[in-house]
Amino acid sequence: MTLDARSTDDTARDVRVSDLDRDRTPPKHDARWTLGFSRTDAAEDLDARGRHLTYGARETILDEGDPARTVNRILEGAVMLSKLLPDGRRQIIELLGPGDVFGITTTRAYDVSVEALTPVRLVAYERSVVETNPALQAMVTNSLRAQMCALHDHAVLLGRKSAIERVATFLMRLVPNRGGEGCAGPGRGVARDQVNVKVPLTRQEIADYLGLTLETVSRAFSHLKRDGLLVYGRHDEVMISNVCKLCRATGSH
Amino acid sequence: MTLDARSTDDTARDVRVSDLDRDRTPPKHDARWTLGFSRTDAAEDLDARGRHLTYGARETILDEGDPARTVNRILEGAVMLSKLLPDGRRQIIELLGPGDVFGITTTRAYDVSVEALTPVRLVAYERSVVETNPALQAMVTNSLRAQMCALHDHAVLLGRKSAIERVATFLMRLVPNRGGEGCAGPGRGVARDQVNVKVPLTRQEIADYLGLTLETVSRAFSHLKRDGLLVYGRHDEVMISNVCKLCRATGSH
DNA sequence: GGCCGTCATTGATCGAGGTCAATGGCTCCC
DNA sequence: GGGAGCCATTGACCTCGATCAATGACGGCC
Repeated sequence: MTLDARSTDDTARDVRVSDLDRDRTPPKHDARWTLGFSRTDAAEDLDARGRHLTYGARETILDEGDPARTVNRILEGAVMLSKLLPDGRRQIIELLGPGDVFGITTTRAYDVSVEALTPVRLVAYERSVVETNPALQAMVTNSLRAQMCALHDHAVLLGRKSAIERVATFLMRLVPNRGGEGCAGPGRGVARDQVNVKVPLTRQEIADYLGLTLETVSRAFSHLKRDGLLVYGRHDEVMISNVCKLCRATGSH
Repeated sequence: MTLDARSTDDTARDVRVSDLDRDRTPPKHDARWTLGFSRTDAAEDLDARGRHLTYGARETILDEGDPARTVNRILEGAVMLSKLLPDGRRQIIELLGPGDVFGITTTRAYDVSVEALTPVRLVAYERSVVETNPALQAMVTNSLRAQMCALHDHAVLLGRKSAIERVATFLMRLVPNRGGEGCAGPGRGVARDQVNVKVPLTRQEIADYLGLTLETVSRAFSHLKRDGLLVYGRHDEVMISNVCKLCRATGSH
């Protein structure tokens, strides 16, 4: 699942660890998006127990410190979780897509802020509803599991990777079905191992996600371009001209 | 709950976010440690469903990449989760204490290695047992929730904090009941706001946890000592001479 | 079309933290 | 007691990424 949520299709299941590609429960939650498939009764039931909400891109969904009244599940779109230090330094903690759950804490207040990266549709469940519904709990736990693994990877990135490795890792996350365990490689008979990805974050946001400054991110992009791994036109769209080579630049493989 | 697991007592419950202080289910899982309290039937039942194991300090409990057969709950002691990059760079992801659960993944292999920091007692449940037992699942979810919040905080540390702030934050985590939300301050009538903490990690381990080098950690310790926030004798024991001041040096408050 | 605001790129310089290396202190063991 | 093996500390130097600053590219709007 890439950030722009283009995969409302149900194909391309695989075992990659890529953090945004983890809608174990495929995001078919609304008749408009089911493409003729019917949802299970369970899914219908779950949808009915929460409020459906929509947000525009860059809209704040919830704020760090607010009372944690609801648990939210993304149906469509992408959001970012972030935290601020008192002096204004920001860290973007995680990027979430369809199927992911956010708004979980141990305290009674949200521990992160959540902002829409793209237009977002979600279901908001009251905390009490989640606490009494086993199916919802299972869903929450699954998403938590996946987010946990993603955070483990991200800790390695933040603690131990160079600027270029960070940016390469970030870009690889935007490529569906590549870079994870069991990555199939370019595929048979593919002449050029290239792919276009949409980058739905500004340089500043990427920087805050990767623990860098926007200038360093920009320089890393330029560097990768100079080395022939990247080509790009519009600055929110990148063509990765050699996915395998980019993958090797992540430091993870 | 501090790392050395000294708090088998059941007092000192509070609302701090401190990551190692989260044994919501107090670690009274063995007659020797219950100090006369009787466990609930549920706890007895859960204990019976897993294998009890013990490990010595620095012993490897499980390895990144191994098939994820069991889910483990710490009864006593402290462990560290870590990941390695292929070239040997290591990131210590998280420190866990009594009540915490580890060995959860989305894939069929463990995504982190786990090593004992102190002598450890734990219960290992087969994955299938956890999947079919609601009480165990609830426990797992609770621990996941807490670990998630801890990882969010740690991402801020790794992405945005200076070396001194990182070390100060690390040290504050070792102080029970301080530094979290609702921190009571030094307490009434306390003459000197000081406390002794045991540091169960080597400088190299602290460095790998904080995304620094061991030299930088050492220099940060010296710096804090020079500034009068720290006094220490044996290098695995530190006296924090002004907890509030150290807390302010974390950058978080 | 021309102006303005936002975001990205690029260059010059600086500094925090990494790297390399020497020294010190503690513990264990013979 | 003395030596070996860790681990920690400290110093000298260097490098990567941050900071400061100028310029460029794009899009929206009058």
